[in-house]
Amino acid sequence: MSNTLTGTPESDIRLAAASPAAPAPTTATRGTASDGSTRRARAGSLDADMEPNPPLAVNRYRDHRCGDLRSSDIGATVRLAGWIAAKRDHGGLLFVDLRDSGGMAPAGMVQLVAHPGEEAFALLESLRVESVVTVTGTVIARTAETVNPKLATGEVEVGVTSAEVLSSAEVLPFPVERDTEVGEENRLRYRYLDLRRGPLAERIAKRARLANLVRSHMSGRGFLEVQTPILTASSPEGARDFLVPSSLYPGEFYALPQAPQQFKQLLMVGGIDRYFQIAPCFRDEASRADRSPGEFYQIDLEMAFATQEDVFVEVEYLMEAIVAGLSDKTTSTPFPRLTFAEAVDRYGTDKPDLRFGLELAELSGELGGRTELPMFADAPGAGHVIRALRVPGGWDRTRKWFDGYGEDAKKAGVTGSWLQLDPAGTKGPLARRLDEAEVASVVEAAAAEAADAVLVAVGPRSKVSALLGDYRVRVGRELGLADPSRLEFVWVVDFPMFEQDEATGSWDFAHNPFSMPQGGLEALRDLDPGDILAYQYDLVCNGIELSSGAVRNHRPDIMEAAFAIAGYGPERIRKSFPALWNAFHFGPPPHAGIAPGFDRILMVLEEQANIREVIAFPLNQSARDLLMGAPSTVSEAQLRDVHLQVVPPAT
RNA sequence: GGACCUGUGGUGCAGCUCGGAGUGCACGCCGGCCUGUCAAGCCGGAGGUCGCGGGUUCAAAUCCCGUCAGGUCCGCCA
Repeated sequence: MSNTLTGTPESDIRLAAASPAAPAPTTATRGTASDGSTRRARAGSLDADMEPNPPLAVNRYRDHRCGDLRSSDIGATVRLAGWIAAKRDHGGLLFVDLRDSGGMAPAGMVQLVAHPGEEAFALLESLRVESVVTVTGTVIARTAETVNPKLATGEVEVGVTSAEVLSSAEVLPFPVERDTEVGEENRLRYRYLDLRRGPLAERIAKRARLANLVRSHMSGRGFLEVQTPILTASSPEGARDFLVPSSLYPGEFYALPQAPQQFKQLLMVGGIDRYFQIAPCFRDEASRADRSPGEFYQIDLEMAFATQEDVFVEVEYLMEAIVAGLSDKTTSTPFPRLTFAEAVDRYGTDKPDLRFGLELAELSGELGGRTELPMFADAPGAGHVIRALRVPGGWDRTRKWFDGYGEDAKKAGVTGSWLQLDPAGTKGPLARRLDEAEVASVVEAAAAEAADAVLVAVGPRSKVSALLGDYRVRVGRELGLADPSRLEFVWVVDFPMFEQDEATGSWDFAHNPFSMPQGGLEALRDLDPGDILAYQYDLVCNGIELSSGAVRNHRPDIMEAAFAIAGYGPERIRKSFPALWNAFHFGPPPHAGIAPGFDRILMVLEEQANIREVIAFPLNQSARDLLMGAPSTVSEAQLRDVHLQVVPPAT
């Protein structure tokens, strides 16, 4: 493609629109969306805003982008600016790869060529890679043998006539242009270099597209984007708050919000019909690979006069639009639903990966109390269950693998055993200790086939299920059972409202104390707390929990009853959540909402196991910022300003 | 708060079980040669407190204890 603005290098800054002949190559392919649904969002309507080839400011640095040069430009004098990606010095001939878009487009590269005796030669030869230059030269055709098909600009090169150093680079702490693995500590410490490398920059660009798509979609669905405070009041529930000392009020603190939960409910009371926000959330809690320490983002949304069904429909539209706009994978709506109890029973977890089957089997009926084997015979009396997992083709797994399972079982507090359907005859500890009919019943219950293995676990239901659920995922991954082209979303519904403390027997909220109990006041009055379900739901995709939400409890009387079961008097609610408590006395509408994790969605789209890979400047696992050096000590004067004194922990 | 894994020239790794001279690989860096490369090639060179501290031993990168840093998990995440 040709840029017609070949004006003088010193020409005034003009905005050259990207050539229409170059359609956005990275524009996401859109889903078919052919079901004719009138309520369907216009998912990709923002794609035009995501033009990856923005207008070029023509100025003294450049009049073309490196990656734009084509054979149609042959003969043109061009000025380019960028980083020296690589040098190939032949002594009598110097090649330089010039790259002008820090990794954003791998195609943004062109080859420069210089010869001894030319003014630019010595300068370019002396520079290290990743130095920044602006060069002027002529676009030259490459001979047929020297065309590089790997580069979009591979049919041409630029014969440099003059070069100027804009900034020089010292020897880098790690290679930018090579795809060498680099330790994450170095990547975080020199995040700007990591961004230049490409893969990370592409994920950050995808993050921008996701944010744009979400804003466009949600606004189109009538959701009002409302920003809520970052400096707010500490709330007694949940994780540890980040505190911000007040200089104006000695001894008083702001807190960073763990989520805009109370604000969004107050917006409902305020008559905002539908709210959303890509909301920053701050929690001073330990991190995990999929959990950023300190701060993360949620697509926070709430709807007035809404039921669980209404929330599901909206989120399904949103997810459909995201998948269609930003992923090559496919999904299906409506998303299937599992109750919490079903999910744990069938998959051993409340976040099942539905890309493959391999459901857990129940053996309690077949074996409980029926065999001589004490581990089974005593199970019913101890209130234990016997469950099993089929391991396809598992007969020849190593003794070490099965022993590992036995050890994991022991760690989990359950008894683990196994059976191998060796073609030459059944083996494994259970084969030796059960009679033929019992083995047959295990095989049948587990739906095992020839050459399979069966893992069996005996113990408390929750522990047995968790162990086998863990092995289900592990086996599924080892055998590649999951369809890599699918995003299998599932709603997990009907979470229990309360859970019992094993030690004390007292009840507490299992999840969100603001969730509406199913059955309302009557349920709270008549049912055993352990049997009360909440209108509380999770959205799970490929085994990853993306989102948690609820129909909110907007009735002070039901709230009081619920808190009473958890052992709290009305005073507790009033003191802990004064704004919400008061507001709910002035006509709150029924409302419901959810908050899909923004970073988590990106992790799924980008198939990243670590959340730091989708964040430009993340804290490390220990919540340290290796680039900026946070957290850091501050001066005595700063501490005096906010009326604080540091008391080091006793050691 | 706890468990486990990792730490070896600038980068990525091997060496550690079974102690014996800082041994090796790939890249980078410095110098030289080189006119068609595509992460150029060839020759030469520099670069190390084997994270740190202690212990065992005639001898420790290697074994033991402690500690620091990074990662994964449990607890935690209404």
